[in-house]
Amino acid sequence: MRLSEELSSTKQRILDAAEALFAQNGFTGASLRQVTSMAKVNLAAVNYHFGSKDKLVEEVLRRRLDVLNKHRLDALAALRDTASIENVLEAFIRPAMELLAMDHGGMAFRRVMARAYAEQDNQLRQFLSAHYSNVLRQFAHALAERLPTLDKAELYWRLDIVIGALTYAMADFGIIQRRPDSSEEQHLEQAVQHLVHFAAAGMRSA
Amino acid sequence: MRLSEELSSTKQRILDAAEALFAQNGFTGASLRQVTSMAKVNLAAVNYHFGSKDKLVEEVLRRRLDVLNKHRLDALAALRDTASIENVLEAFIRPAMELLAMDHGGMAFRRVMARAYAEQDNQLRQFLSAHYSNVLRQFAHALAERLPTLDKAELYWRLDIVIGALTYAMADFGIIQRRPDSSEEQHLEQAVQHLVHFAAAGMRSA
DNA sequence: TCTATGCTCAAACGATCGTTTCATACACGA
DNA sequence: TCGTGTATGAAACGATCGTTTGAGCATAGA
Repeated sequence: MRLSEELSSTKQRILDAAEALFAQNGFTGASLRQVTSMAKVNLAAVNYHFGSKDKLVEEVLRRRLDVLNKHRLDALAALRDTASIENVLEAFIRPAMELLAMDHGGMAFRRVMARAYAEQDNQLRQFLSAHYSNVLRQFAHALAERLPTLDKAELYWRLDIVIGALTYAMADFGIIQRRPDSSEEQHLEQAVQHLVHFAAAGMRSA
Repeated sequence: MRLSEELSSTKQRILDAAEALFAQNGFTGASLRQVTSMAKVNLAAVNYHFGSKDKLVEEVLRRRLDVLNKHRLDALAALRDTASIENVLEAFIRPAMELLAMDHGGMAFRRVMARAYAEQDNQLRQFLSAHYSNVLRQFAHALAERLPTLDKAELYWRLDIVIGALTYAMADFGIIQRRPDSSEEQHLEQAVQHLVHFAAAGMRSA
């Protein structure tokens, strides 16, 4: 790769198009011909730059998840010792929802995440797990510090439930439709607040 | 169809095989040749009995969802007026988890549900919505009766969060792995109790 | 200027897809 | 027993899939 074009527009355009089409049609449903057509690049460019379709899927995921995990850990690190459970949960939830609101691609990434979770494929699951376990452990620790009487196994059960609700919300599965008189940003902000509030109540529950 | 064979073993075998393969490889990932091969029927049998692959997908979903929705409404109808929020939530959650434990196909249906949610396809979403909205409305009503001070919009937000956590749990996405020393039934029972407990706390939250 | 390298291109590869066709076998009412 | 409609069979349809090939172009370093 030429240094002067490290952010090769071909690779970027492929990733953007792949993200949009994977979101719309799924990983198997979206063909490389659709992707390269939308990206206005040659069909062979995918295999040249990424090696295979599977590798392209991983790159689409990695590009967003790396940003998301960094924002989460930054938000967690910025908290004081006196921070509440709500603060910790918000550090976990808000970056995820804001990622979606960042740009048009972020919104498409919603469904890509959902697709990824639905994939039974072990290779993909392992890839996701590898990019996730570290973050999970740190948040579990932060929550455990603030819930000293809560059993560890019980804490992980509850954290799992929170992740479930967040994943569902990120994937835009919900029954709640955004009201036409409110913006997408306002809708996401509402979702964050409801999720944090609900999750904190469940976490604290005796 | 011959009356004496209303439960045609061919149709049943196709549905069972399709459920297993859709769970494993997704709707687009599983081919009709795989399905008919596993079902030990001719390739043309799918289009003959179901019309198309899309119709087969709908039938796979409908077969389980009809049972699930009936169990949910029966459980809700069996509750007394004095039933608690936990009772209502359990009437919603337990049938879903028990459906999974019923037989081997139920476990496969977990992932099929997850796939269905991940599908952006509008036709499929509308099909799911049509088979779901009625049940949702009744449970929302039962919860509203027991939370008279809670705003209606707020209630739907929270119910949506509960559905998210349940969907995630049903799809077996969770980070919590069943311990080798406990049975699958025990694991599901634990999941039900944690979900009900957590959801009730979130629902009641001020 | 020459050469090596990074990149793009059109074209084709074999494989597999969902669907259709048509012949055949079977069961049942007339 | 005959004729009719249901069901299954093998085979092929055109389309599309992910991937590979090899030629051609542009650019950077020698």
